[in-house]
Amino acid sequence: MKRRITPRRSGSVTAEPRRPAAAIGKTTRAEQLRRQLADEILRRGLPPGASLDETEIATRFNVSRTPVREALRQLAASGLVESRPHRGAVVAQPSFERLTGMFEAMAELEAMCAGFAAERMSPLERRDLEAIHEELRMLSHDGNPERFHDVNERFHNAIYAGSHNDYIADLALATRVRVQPFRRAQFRNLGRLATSHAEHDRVVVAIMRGDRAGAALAMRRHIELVRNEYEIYAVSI
Amino acid sequence: MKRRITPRRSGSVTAEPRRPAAAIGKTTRAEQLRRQLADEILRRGLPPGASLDETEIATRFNVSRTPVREALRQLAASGLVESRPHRGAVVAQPSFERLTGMFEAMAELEAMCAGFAAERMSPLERRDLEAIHEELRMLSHDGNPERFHDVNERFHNAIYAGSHNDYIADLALATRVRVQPFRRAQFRNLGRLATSHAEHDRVVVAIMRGDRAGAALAMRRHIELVRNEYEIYAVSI
DNA sequence: CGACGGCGCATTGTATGCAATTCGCGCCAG
DNA sequence: CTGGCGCGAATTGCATACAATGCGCCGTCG
Repeated sequence: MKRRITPRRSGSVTAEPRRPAAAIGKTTRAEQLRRQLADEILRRGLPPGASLDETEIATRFNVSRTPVREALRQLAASGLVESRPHRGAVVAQPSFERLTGMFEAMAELEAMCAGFAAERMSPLERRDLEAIHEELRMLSHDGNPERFHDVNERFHNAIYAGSHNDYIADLALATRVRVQPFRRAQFRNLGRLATSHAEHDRVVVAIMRGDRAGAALAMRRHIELVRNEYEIYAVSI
Repeated sequence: MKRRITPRRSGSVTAEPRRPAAAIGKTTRAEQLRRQLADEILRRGLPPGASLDETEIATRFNVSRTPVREALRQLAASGLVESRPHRGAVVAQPSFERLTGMFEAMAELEAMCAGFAAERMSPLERRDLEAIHEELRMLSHDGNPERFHDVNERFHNAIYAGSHNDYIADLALATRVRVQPFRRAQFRNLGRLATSHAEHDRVVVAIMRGDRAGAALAMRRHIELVRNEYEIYAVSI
């Protein structure tokens, strides 16, 4: 298979000086590829099980196989991709049991963060959390699922940060990312938006009270409800 | 710097046919390197902060830079190594705050595993756990720190497995590995061995009773005591 | 005497060619 | 007709050459 269209190396007096826009990627090609591929996986442009041919990807992005390989290896290490020696890489497709385990882990990790946040959040952080929560309340009325989803992520991220434990926050975020391809778009209907907000409310109230156990419990229940939604989805595949 | 001593590629009628012993590594070179480097880091042959020069490592292991780079990237993804673009890689040297966070996370993750194990372990798994526990009891009397350390790892691994949640088990194990370079050899004195066994005993009793909260609590306390030992060590650096 | 800028060196990032392994496919034997 | 075996094509793994970036050193200027 031909490797590329424009020979970019020597000469190359094309309109494309060397890199299309030097400002686009301020890091290495491998890093850009990693982000791009991760993004496509999370947006389900690359569904679970899709094969990731090194040469094909290299051609598609107009780079050599080397940075593609690095990107794939890093994605494999982060769990979004599964790779077996000499047999190529595919978008990760965990078994049902493992996916269930990941949701359970997410529930526990988020509960852990919420519990720590209840004890450790600064007054400023608490105000910020309440602000995000209020924003979600309004969005749940307006019924803008797209924006709700974004602000919902900010809500959970604020709680991760409030745990004042970056390592646990990293674990929680990584787990959230890994299950992302398997969560269906949940915020289609206003009902789910309102329900989600009500669940959040219990979490926020507990955090504001400094009630560690209550915050953890409320968050665990919230995530477990999310998981239930997922199971319906999984069955309907 | 010269890349290698024997040009291995063409000709190479040396005593070393191609790979020293084909049976040694049944996987790729990058994977072998990853294991070898991880092992050296965990055994503190490569202490935190040590720089990992690609060319130097390639020369040392008599391979090209390509698999070295892959190994380093994977180690970076697993957290044992920190790497910045164009600036090389070093053995990870987390800040004191982050290390504290990692210990806290380990306590919570192990407690989580112990709690699930109390509810989910099969009768066979329980018997195996008790057997390991008994082995540790004898070793704590004999006072063989080396073997005690190995069996201690088997003890904790048995509890990870007993959680019946591979994902959480992976997180717990990964965290344990990442703090490994910062734990001092704790089992020098018999006192610590006996204390550790006593703490384990509470965990085992709770698990046998199916007491989830009790098992989690006992394990959390056990790990926190380990952490205290660490803090003394950290200060004494 | 100190600070700033340019230049050379060392090191990492990328491209490309070759080697090795895997898997499909056809062929032959039972 | 079926099952096993060997061969070839395709794909990944590794080596090497080249490019680009960051860093330190030195000289010059304020």
